Amino acid sequence: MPSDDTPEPRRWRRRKDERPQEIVAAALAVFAERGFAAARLDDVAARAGVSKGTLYLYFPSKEELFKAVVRAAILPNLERAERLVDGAPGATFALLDRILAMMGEVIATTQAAIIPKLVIAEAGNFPELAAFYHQEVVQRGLALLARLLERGVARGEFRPLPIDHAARLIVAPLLMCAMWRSAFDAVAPLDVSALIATHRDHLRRVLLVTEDTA
Amino acid sequence: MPSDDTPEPRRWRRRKDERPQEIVAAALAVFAERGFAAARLDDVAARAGVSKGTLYLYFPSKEELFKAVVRAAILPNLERAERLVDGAPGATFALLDRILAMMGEVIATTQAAIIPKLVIAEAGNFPELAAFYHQEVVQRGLALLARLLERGVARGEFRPLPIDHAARLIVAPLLMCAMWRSAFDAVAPLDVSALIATHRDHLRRVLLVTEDTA
DNA sequence: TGTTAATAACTGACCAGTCAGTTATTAACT
DNA sequence: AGTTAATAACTGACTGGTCAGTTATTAACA
Repeated sequence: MPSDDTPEPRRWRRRKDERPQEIVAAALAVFAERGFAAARLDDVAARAGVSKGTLYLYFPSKEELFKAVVRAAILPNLERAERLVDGAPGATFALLDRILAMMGEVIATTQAAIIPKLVIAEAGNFPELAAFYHQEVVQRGLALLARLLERGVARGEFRPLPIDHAARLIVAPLLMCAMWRSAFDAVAPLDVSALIATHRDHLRRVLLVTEDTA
Repeated sequence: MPSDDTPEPRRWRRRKDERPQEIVAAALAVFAERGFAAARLDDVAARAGVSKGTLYLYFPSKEELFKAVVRAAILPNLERAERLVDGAPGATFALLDRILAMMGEVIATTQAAIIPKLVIAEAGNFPELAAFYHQEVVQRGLALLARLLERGVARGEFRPLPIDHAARLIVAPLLMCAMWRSAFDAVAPLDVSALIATHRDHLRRVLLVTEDTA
């Protein structure tokens, strides 16, 4: 064996602050295809181009890494929806429509769609995570929809409604689409945006005071 | 210690054909609280009052046991719903109403509610199981609802509808309730039957040709 | 030279699945 | 009835592999 050549110069990472994002992205991918329990940190590390030990420089445990993944994948979308609703000009239903379309898009095209599945699947083993997700995502999302519905009712656009139930019933098909994509897309792909469009039509009938077409 | 009572001299099982059900019931309970991957067969065995080796006399693997659990928990309910629809006398919406109530009851009160969660969570690791569930439960359930909706449309009770989408939108809230119960019931219990009742009211608005109250 | 970032080899716990052996139940034959 | 032989039901210690988390070591750089 030759001793003089430089065997693998092994470039170290310069911008240390990129590492966490890279790791989180890799973890999302691995969790997405294996679930939490079956995901190997060795695989996460390999996909991030890093050794397993390095993971522990940034995240104290697999569970904390999981929480970071959830945060990174969900919160930006939620905040986007909140900005949409808060700077709200026109008709309330049009606003709801945009939110549905946005969520449908996220569910249909991004890996973030598997997050609810992961959280729900692991809720039993990690109650703390379930509580975190419930507070930071579910509550917040439902509150957003409730605000929107109340706005519609207050402006006389929507019928009086059981706000809390209605909010949940608006979310349900989105959740179902997310689940479907994680579980059955391989065996029977689902046209998410078409289904959401029908959902929108149904919601118009349910919510609006006057029912005119288009 | 009185000597006359039966001091539990370890009665062997006479009726060998009861064992599978006992094991399946125990497995359902353990899977329900740990998920598939984290469930220990030792725990399943202990809960069934049996040793781990015995499990393998009845089921060749953990995965097959899982499938048996799914079958046992889901199929009876599905068949019940099918009988309901097939011997169908009166108004179609009343029929739908009964099915919703039945499913709500099952979701609110039985352990079967965690089955969809388990299947969805493990779909990535056991594609064969996902395919099995899709075919034997999802397809069959959606077909049932589609039949019901077509009946309503044919009899002039329901508006013309995108049948397939409508069927899925009917199921979505039920699925959400099942998921919620598995994941968040400890932190924020959900009144399933009240939510389903609101869902029913919404469906009336969406489905019926004439919208009269009550 | 000392500090930081990263690694790779290692450890220890965990658990599905196995199998050699044990105990109950039944049959067969006095 | 009582004894024995055969079988069915069941057990639990063990194995082999897997993986989260740890640590001793090395490279880079100021």
